[in-house]
Amino acid sequence: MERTNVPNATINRIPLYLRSLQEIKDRNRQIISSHELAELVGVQPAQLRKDLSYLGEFGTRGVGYEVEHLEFQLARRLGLTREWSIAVIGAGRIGSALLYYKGFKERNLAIRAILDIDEKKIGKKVGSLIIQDMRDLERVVREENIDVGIITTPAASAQGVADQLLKAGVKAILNFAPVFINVPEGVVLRHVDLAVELQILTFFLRRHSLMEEKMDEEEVY
Amino acid sequence: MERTNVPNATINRIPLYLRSLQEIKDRNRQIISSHELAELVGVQPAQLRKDLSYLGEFGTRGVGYEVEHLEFQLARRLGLTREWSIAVIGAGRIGSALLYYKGFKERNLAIRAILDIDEKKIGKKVGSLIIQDMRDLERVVREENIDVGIITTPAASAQGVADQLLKAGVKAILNFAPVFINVPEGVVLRHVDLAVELQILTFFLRRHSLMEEKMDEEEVY
DNA sequence: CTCTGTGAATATATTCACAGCA
DNA sequence: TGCTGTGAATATATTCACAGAG
Repeated sequence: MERTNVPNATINRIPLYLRSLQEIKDRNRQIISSHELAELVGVQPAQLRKDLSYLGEFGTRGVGYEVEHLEFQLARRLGLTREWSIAVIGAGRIGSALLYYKGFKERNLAIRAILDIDEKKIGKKVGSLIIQDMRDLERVVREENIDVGIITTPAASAQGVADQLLKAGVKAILNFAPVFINVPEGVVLRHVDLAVELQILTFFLRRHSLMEEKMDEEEVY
Repeated sequence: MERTNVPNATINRIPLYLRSLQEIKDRNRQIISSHELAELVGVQPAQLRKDLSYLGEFGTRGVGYEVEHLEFQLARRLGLTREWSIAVIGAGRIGSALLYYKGFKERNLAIRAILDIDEKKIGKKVGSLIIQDMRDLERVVREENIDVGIITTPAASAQGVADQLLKAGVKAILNFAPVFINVPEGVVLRHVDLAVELQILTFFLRRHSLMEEKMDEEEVY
């Protein structure tokens, strides 16, 4: 029943389903149909049902899905029924903002440490954490049982930081630095680049304004 | 030559190609092969060549791509040869962090305004901008010619803010609030959820640790 | 010869449409 | 009857493999 070949596209959507389910649960809703949940997430109902079918059978035909049950199942599949310890590398504005981000704690994602190389930052407090010296990374990873490293350094330092994280025993990396980093086979790695998202937006904006110009021209004839 | 049917997957990667090209240009590199650029971006060479082929013919057979020329062409296709004006809605930690983010200015993405509804924040300075009252949104959008709105409010406010942005004349929205928002046909919309990325990571982490447990069991027999 | 550009082949992902169960 | 679960059909995306330009 725990299938192994879950498509990538499905994995990317499970957190979205979970997010909506949590919201629905907070409104004391008991049962929800694929149609309604899909609407909240912004996908097609068939898409949602197929995605869920890769994980198991959670619904009741003719009825729908029990909100709390489905929520638990998805959380379990995402590994959120245990807590994960996270270290943020880079105590800049984005790194600091992540410390305060509520969406993490709610999902058993606990930021346990923040580190930097800048002497001026080391020792200062961010939220409830003290910024630690990057030279102490191995000790921090060991003591805090760090599972995941989040890199929020400048691009030039990112690959080096990733190497240090892996050497210290971290098994997964979320990279916010605007550069591609290489890791050995088996390490879990994802990239987030805030400027990239905006550029995809401007691609479509440009296309729109070109189309409008085109239409204006045609009106002349 | 300016083809219209660029696949979505390709559009998502163009900013990554551009990012690497800018880095390469800064190192005074003149020519680069598809193989080398692909390596920097983390894709297959054939993927890169096919992606570029949807936009035009930029290389020289037997030689490679002229870095500066390709960079300009990709920037143009992403609409980055003109400046875009951006307003950030929500002067929380993430909204503020975005104001200081260098990756935007470098790419002609200019944050021109930041707004909030919180009386305590309005009037305060963030970087070089003064936090404005959300009630003045229409005026701000008009005066600053805002093209893009970035939503960094709590989930509960996001849909309302999106509606106000569109009413004020904004044509594209980047939503950081952890909720799906609905917009009419033709509006450009993208979602970024920081917690979602971490959850995809923990999905794979869990899978890894399950596999290791499995292997341990097998060793017993 | 080298490296791009691209049809053709393959692999993934989405949507349809309906069988099957409550 | 109503809604899930899922094969089959369709649409997208990636990779292969080679023709073609310098």
